[in-house]
Amino acid sequence: MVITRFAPSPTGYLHIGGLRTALYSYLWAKKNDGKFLLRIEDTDLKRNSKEAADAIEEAFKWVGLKQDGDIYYQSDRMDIYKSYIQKLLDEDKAYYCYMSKDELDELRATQMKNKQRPRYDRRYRNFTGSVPDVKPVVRIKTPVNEIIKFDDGIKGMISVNTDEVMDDFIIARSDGSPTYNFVVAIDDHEMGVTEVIRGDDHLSNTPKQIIVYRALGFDLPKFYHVPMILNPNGKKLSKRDGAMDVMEYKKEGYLPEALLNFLVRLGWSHKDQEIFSFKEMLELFNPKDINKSASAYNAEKLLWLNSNFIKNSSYERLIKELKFFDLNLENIEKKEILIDALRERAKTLKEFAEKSRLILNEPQDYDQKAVKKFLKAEAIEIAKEFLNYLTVYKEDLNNSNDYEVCISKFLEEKNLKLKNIAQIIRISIVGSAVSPSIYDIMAIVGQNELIKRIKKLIKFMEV
RNA sequence: GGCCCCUUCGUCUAGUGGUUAGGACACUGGCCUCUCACGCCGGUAACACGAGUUCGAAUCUCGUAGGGGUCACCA
Repeated sequence: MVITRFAPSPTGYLHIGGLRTALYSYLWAKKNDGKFLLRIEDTDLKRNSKEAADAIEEAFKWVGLKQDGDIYYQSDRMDIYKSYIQKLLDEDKAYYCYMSKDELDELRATQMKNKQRPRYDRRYRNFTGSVPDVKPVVRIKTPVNEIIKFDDGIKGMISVNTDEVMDDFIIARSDGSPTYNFVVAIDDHEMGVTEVIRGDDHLSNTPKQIIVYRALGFDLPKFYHVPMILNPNGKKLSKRDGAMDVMEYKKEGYLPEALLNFLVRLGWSHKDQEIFSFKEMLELFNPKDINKSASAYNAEKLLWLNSNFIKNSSYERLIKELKFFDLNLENIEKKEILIDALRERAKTLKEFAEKSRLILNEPQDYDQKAVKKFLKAEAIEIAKEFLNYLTVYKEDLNNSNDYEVCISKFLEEKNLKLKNIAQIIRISIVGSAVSPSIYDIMAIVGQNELIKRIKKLIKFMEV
């Protein structure tokens, strides 16, 4: 069985890079009828791990991801780590090191001064006694001058020499708490993780973890190190680059499926396909198709994807999502016309809501440029004539087509062209020269409201 | 600095020895048109560089350059 995991450290929110690796892990597990686990890595900064977990769960819920089983907290698992540390100690695969932090710093400083790579000199590796009044750390005995090789599912064969990349690294601090590279290996094994999909910033940690696996006789999982996401300038993504928190995308009016589609395609592809439903991702995703190189975040493409998903969303879905933006369309009589008109025009739900309000609410003022350009001297007469025409109009005025008929009859009677009146009507309804089709917006506001707004515009023009 | 990784249009990518190097976003010309969008048709634009191997290289090898990651009693 394929078991994957997402193992964030508790930072308070789920960022988009994390969501991408979580998504990859989730897809791969689910595609193989396996399990996707969630583990909070709080061995050291245990302070707000609960909050962080809540934030992750909230984001997961929004995008439709869910871990199998309970969330694991490393802070709850200290006994497990301690027993393994003891085991290594008993088997002479690890040892107590009494070197103090100060001594270590000093050693490092002189090594750096001599242009040497800073590393622990293994002075306690074979020491069997004890030093009074010193709380020792526990270090693992890493093999001397050995090549560690592993086949990364994305990067290919990686091999490093133990002497060049590590020393006898610390697996337990002087207060007894275990360190990251140790617990990761223990947890992944204990949790039965078979495929580790994570950011490639962990690539250089992998040999250390392999040392732990080997010392304990564990089987190695398959590793996939996915390249990171860069900002639009090709630099490391940072808070300054805008939305990092997944939930910000909700606030900005993105549909979760658009975000997921965007993220899954960042570094991964399936031929020329751009749009993926969740089901298709599940069918087509394979971590072996992930690119080796980092990819830059492209906000325009996300927007394009979002508008695409909005365009293809049902009335019900849109009505539901729009409530988050304080727009309740449920009792709007012509909501279908409104949605159809705006679906193709709004790139985000936020924009959708704003544009809706522009139509639904009577304009408080009129766009100056539009007024200057389209409301010429004769506009007031045309508006008045149309107002009269509308007031005594006998036919039904229900849908967009009815208004189109009405307008064309009016134009014919007065010997006018559409462009003579279109912008006047538009400005009267939304207050600017930009909106969906006038027939649609007339139908949406309805005859009475239309009359009211035209009157208001006439009044405005008269002063 | 040591070690490791990476390099196809501006961006996301397809491509696995023989292609006019394909698609998408963005940009742009046009059509549609009551404005703005949508949509449709078209255009600009890339194999980092240099050596090899080969009849033939974006694809294989080696260098160079550039970018990134990592070197903690952080994760």
